[in-house]
Amino acid sequence: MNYWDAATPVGDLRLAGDEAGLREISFHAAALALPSSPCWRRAEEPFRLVLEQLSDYFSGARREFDLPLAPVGTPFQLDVWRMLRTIPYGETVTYGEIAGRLGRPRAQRAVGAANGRNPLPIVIPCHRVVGSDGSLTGFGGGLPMKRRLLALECGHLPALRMA
Amino acid sequence: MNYWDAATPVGDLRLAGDEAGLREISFHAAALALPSSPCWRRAEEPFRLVLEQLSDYFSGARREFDLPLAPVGTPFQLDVWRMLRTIPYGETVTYGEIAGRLGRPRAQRAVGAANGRNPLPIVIPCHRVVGSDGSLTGFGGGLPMKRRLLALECGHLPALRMA
DNA sequence: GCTACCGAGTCCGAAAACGGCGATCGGCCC
DNA sequence: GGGCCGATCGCCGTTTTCGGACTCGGTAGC
Repeated sequence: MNYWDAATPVGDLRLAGDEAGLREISFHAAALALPSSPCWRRAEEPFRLVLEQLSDYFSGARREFDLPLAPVGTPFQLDVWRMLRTIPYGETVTYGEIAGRLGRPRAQRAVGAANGRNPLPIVIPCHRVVGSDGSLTGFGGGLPMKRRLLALECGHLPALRMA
Repeated sequence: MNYWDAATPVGDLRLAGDEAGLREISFHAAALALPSSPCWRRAEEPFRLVLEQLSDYFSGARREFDLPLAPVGTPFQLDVWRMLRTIPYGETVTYGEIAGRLGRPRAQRAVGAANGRNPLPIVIPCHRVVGSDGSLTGFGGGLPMKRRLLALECGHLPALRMA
């Protein structure tokens, strides 16, 4: 498994992945313990494409990611995450609606839980999901971050630039 | 049989042995009754090498012990203890795995029992054995001591110094 | 010898707890 | 009455917790 910490407009992100694709994006990389396991290798090269697309995304030039992804999760979680990727840039959907589209109209809460386990925030746009009343109910990187990402996508924010 | 009580970062240890080698290491030496038998002789000299290597171990400078050992036990126990000595510094293994390596895959509990009878804690690293879920289930010197030894070996603890 | 018990264990299934929800209901205040 | 807010309850997949059953040397009595 390779990993790389990158400075971005939304703080230090830790990227992790292998040949199969991107496996994890974590906020506040600096605060994370360095992977001690010998099978983790620090390397930038494998993430060139990711870094490039993230940079474009933050600058407002990119609206969709085109990357090999390899998140691990339960079948249900994978379903949810796949569904999340179909939410268009700049739009929001409710937890209940995602549940409905999955054919489990009453599984809103389960969708929320799966959202909370999303290993690839930003790329899998879990930030585009809101409560039935439009409220921002939660986000792994913190609610302010969720607001920021949504503002960026609505154009209510000047383009962000990566270092 | 010679013995000697020594102050160490993990409390007073009582060492015991003879020409054949080290036979016993006990925690909380101060709380132990003094050997009354006339054939026990208090002496520091025979343990010079042991004390030196223990000191180095606690300071983090030594990762393996090279000493004549002479623990007494049943054949099975000797097998287990011998196996324990092959666990590398800083790593942990489950009881079940030790059992497997001994060719008795289902004797995990017996391994636990043998572990509990280890007469040479620290030198025979029974503290590197944990439950199948990674839990610290027991240790002659107390669980906090087990945690401490593991922390020392993981470098999560500043080096300890002997008086 | 033989048996009966005791552990620094482990797997497995059931039950309960836990969320990034959503709809409803009862107060409370204009 | 109308509108807002907190409390309550049903829902659902996941995770954690808890017991029971199974296992295997060592040890203490007989």
